[in-house]
Formats: sequence, C-alpha cells, structure tokens
Amino acid sequence: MARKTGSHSEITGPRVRAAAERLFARQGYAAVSMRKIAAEVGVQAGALYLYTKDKQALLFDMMDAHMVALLDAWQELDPGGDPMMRLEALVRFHIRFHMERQDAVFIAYMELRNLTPDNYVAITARRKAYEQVVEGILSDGKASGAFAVEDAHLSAMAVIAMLTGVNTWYREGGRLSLERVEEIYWDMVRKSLVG
Amino acid sequence: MARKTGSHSEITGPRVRAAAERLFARQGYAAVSMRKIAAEVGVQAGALYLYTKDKQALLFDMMDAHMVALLDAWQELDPGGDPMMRLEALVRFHIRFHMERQDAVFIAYMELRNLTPDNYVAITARRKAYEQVVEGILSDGKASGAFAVEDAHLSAMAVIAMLTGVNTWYREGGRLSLERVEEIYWDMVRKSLVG
DNA sequence: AGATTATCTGAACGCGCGTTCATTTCAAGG
DNA sequence: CCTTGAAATGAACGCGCGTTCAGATAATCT
Repeated sequence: MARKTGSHSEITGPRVRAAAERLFARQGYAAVSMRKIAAEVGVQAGALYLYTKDKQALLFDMMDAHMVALLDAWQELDPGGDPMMRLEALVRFHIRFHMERQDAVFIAYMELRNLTPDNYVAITARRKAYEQVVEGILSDGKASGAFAVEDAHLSAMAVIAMLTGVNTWYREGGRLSLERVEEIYWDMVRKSLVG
Repeated sequence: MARKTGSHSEITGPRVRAAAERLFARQGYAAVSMRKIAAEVGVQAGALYLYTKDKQALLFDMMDAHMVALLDAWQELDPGGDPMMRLEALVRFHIRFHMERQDAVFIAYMELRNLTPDNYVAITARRKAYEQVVEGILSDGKASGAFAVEDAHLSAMAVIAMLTGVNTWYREGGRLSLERVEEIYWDMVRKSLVG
C-alpha cells in the first residue's frame, strides 16, 4: 500500500486516515503518537510518512475532508425553494449525516485548537460556510414571514448546537430510533422558529 | 504561597489552578506541560507539587469544582413551583453562569477523555445530576400540561446543548447584549416546548 | 531470472515530558 | 542574631515524542 511514486501523496492514505481518525476521536490529537497510529495500521512509525507529510497534515486532511463532504452532501440534497421545507430537509440531513460520522464530527469540534494558524483559518472558513447555509434559510424564512426569527445568525447557531448535540447522547439501540429522534428534533426546531 | 505543612493540600492552590485553567482551555490538557503551568505562575515545575498531587489532580479538581459550583448555584436560585417559571429561571441562569466561566466550561466538555476512569465516573455523575435537574422540570411541565414534550430526556439534552452552544459564538461587545441573547434563547426554548 | 521500483524496517537524532528530591533561599519569631 | 520551617530551586531519572534515512524486503514487469 502507498502512493504511486516520487513525492508524498496529496491525499492521506485511507487506511492511515481511518486509524488516525479512530484514535484522535478517542484519545485526542495531542495524546496520540505517530507510533500508536502506526501500530493501529500494523506498520512501523516511519512508514506513515509515505502517506502523509506529517502529523498535522493528518489532522488537517481529515477535518477538511469532513467539512467538504458536509457541504457537498447538503448541496446535493438541498431542495431549494420554500424555507420551511428546506429547513426540514436540513434538520433531518444534519442529524443523519452527523450520526454516521461520529468520530469525524468529534474531531472537527474538539481539535480546532491543534491546527496551525493557516489550517485553522481554512477549517473555520468551511464552518462559516455551513453556518451561512443555515442562516440563509432562516433569513429567507424571516423575509417570507414563515419564521418569527429576531436574529437569523443567533437562531442559526442555536439550531446547529441543538442538532449537533444529538451526537453527545444518542446511542444506537437505545430507547428511541434515529427516525424518531429526527422527528422530535424537527418538531422542536420548527416550533422554536414559528410565531 | 503554599499549603500549611506536612502533606499536600486537598485543594489546589488558587493561583496554580487559575493558570492551569487558562492553559488547559486554550491548548488542551495533553498539550500543556507542568513546566508551562509553572512558567505561567512564575515558578519552577517542581514547586507545583507543593499545591497539587499531580497533573491529573489539577484537571479533576477544577472540573469537579466547576460542576459542584454549577449545581450549588442552581440550588440556591431554583424558585421551585411552576415549571414554566422554573425553566425560564434555569435558561437565564444557565446562559449567565456558563458565559462567566468560559474556560471552565470548555474544559468540562473537552477534557472528559483525559480523566482517569475513576475521575471520569465522578464527573459524569455530576453532569447527570444537572441533566436530571432540567429533565425534572420538563417532566413536571409535561405532567401539568404546561409543556408538549414527547420525551423529557431528549428535550432536556436538546435544551442544554442549545444553551451551552452560546459559549461557542457569543463574544462580549458584539451585536447583541447578553440580556438580549438571554431573552431570545428563552423565547426559542419556550416555543419549542409548548404546543 | 534479473532488474526495477514500491514498500517498509529499525535505528537514530535531539528534545521535552511528569515527577522526585537534596539543597538553597527567605521571612518571621524568639 | 540565630533558629525554624515554609517556599522554591534546579538537576536528575527514564521515557516517549516527531521525524529522517540508509538499508532490507517484497512485488511487478521484461
């Protein structure tokens, strides 16, 4: 396994990234050594550098890929049009997408401070783009009279925090199915935004 | 500065704890060395051990103190009685309390995985106690018909996530005063829970 | 089979880690 | 002025860190 030839690959090798993602999510970037990641892959530490420039690139690559996947997936799914329908689609999408990527989400939220300044700026820009997707829907709904929103930015942040919070408590096989959770959250979000 | 005599103090020295809290919040527990904390206090690393058993105790003490302060402060403020009034009091209290302790809150959420198993259990128990405060209010309101809540636990988690989320975006001197933020969040929470 | 290239090892580098402890500094009380 | 004991130093300990690289190994192609 490895890159084709010459200089190191632009994209972290998938097995290395998967191992790093698991470990970063469970123990945190700073607490995970290259040797631990290598052991998880079944290789010596030096071999990792065939797939990644350094440890920081490992973190940045997975965070950036996650944010891009989030934005792309929503663009694919965005029905456009009626703000109420768009928001419902987004709420359900957000919960589903985040629940399917618990490790990546955890890392995206917890490891921002371990990014170099340049990388921090890049990831933060992606986050802002997603926040503006939500804020845009709320603004449209406010303009059309569908939502009774005083401050679209504040409400967007409130909705995102609420939805992402599912990750901290929901466990598969629990009392509620994910479909049920989706339903109830959408109900709460909708009610909190209409007069 | 230091303990009275004999064995190390049960309570981390306040200056050491303040320095550790600042640094843990900004760089993370794993990335902060005892030498960095010592430098922040203006002392050599060895001197820290006059005030704390070890690095782990530094983390646990501040997290435990934070959770106890949260629970005590609410007990002091809890008006009891009408669930709607209690919930409003809690929403405003939660936002204010958390905004005044941004570092401690950040640590309480981010550093759970750096606790030893015993310490993790202890802190998690405190968290559950607070979650049950909120869940209790929602259950009462459901029973009395004040709230249209399908699952009190889920709604409690949703509310807590939404409220704590304020910490991630609110900055003093911004567009909105904290009073205004309190107002809008309470409005959203209330609407999301009534029919 | 032999050559070529991709893949990986294992040792090494300088460094900072958490923690301990004998020793020194320093303020206060007699 | 001398004693006491608290407060802090600074060196030391063994260890694991991120990263590099010369060399070994394994796969592929002619």
